[in-house]
Amino acid sequence: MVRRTKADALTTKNELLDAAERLFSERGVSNTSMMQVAEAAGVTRGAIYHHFENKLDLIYALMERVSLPVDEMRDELRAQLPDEPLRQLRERSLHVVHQVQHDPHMQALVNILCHKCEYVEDTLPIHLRHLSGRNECIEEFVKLVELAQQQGSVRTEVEPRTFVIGLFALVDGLFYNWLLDTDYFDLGRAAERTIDTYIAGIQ
Amino acid sequence: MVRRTKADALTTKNELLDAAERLFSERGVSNTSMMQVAEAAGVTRGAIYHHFENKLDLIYALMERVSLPVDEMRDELRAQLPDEPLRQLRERSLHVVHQVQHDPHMQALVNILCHKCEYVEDTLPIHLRHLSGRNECIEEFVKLVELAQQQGSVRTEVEPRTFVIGLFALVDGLFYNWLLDTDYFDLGRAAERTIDTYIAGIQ
DNA sequence: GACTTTACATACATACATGAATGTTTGATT
DNA sequence: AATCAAACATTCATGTATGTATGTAAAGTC
Repeated sequence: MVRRTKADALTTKNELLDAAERLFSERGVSNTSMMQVAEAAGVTRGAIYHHFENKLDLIYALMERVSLPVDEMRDELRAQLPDEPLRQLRERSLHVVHQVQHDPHMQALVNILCHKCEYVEDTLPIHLRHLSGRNECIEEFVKLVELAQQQGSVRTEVEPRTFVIGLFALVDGLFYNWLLDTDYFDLGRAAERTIDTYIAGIQ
Repeated sequence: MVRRTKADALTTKNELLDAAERLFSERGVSNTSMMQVAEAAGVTRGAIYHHFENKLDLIYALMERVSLPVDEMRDELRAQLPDEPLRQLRERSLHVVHQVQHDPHMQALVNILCHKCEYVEDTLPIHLRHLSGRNECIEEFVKLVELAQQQGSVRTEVEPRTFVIGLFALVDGLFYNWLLDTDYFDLGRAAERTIDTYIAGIQ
């Protein structure tokens, strides 16, 4: 194919990202070759290596694509409920759940990171990013729980950090199990009930 | 190498399993070749293909190896606490956690299934087994919660199935996150606190 | 002691996947 | 109008994985 305009190139890049997202999510990262991605996007491998350095860079770009809207929504909710820490915890958790359930890009990415990508040395940069994002959010949630403790709505013997780790585990575990078989239970409903149950346990 | 006795052959087979378990857990399944497994066990690829059909069969054998002791302990606890359903739930959950934390084989296997193995069509038999084991256990736990409800120790508006799905998600999520970085928190301690918190939420 | 089978080792055929190198066509620039 | 560089396509060299077929020497079996 011939040279296209800048806008066309961006389209090609996005089609490559879409194809990669779909194939990775359907057939696994290491089980999908660059050629299959190229074919699915209607181009050759040359196009991929023009836009991305290698497979890792491609995954990285997939993460970039969804992290932006997620960050926006986080900031919004953070500003919206500054003086109701437990409710902010609940709403922010449920909002991520809602996104995973209803936004195809988000769902595919979580699926890839969770079930379609081996956590090995090659993918270290990917997972370091995953971890640092998690830890950062955990620290923030810990402060919310501490605030709730000061307000008297959480028992003092509760360790905020341990509680938050459990909340993250609960949400991640719901994703993990739901993505294994999305028909087995309703994610949104289960998340609402179980998160409320968990939070009720410290009040 | 020359022909060995039957006992030697069994030793070879176990060394192959150990090598596979270690390499898969360290470097990922699809990133580890049969030759690397053979080398680590001090034999050639021929030895592997003599004992196992292919890589999948090898993983399957790894699962067999740990599932036996796990099943035994499950039966034991089930018989031990028949009339304290919530405590049985708690003890059985914590016991699996304890095993993952302290039994190297169990830990390696959960790590492999959780982070070192892509959930794709090729590995379907593996994951079907994973799922059926999970679902079976969930059904059993649901009955325990229903029993607890009849005993009056659980609020009637709680849906047993949803509650159990949350409990599983919590435990799986703890495994998932702990295995990402075993230094970030103490698994046993976190499991005890968070499971108790979650159970407290329905009482 | 002859025969069969086991437990591997060796060798080979096939199939991909990767990355780089190079070629080609046309937008964009001046 | 000429030139440059972007946006790909094409080709090739190389490495690596898999499965199978075949070889072989000792263990079992009688």
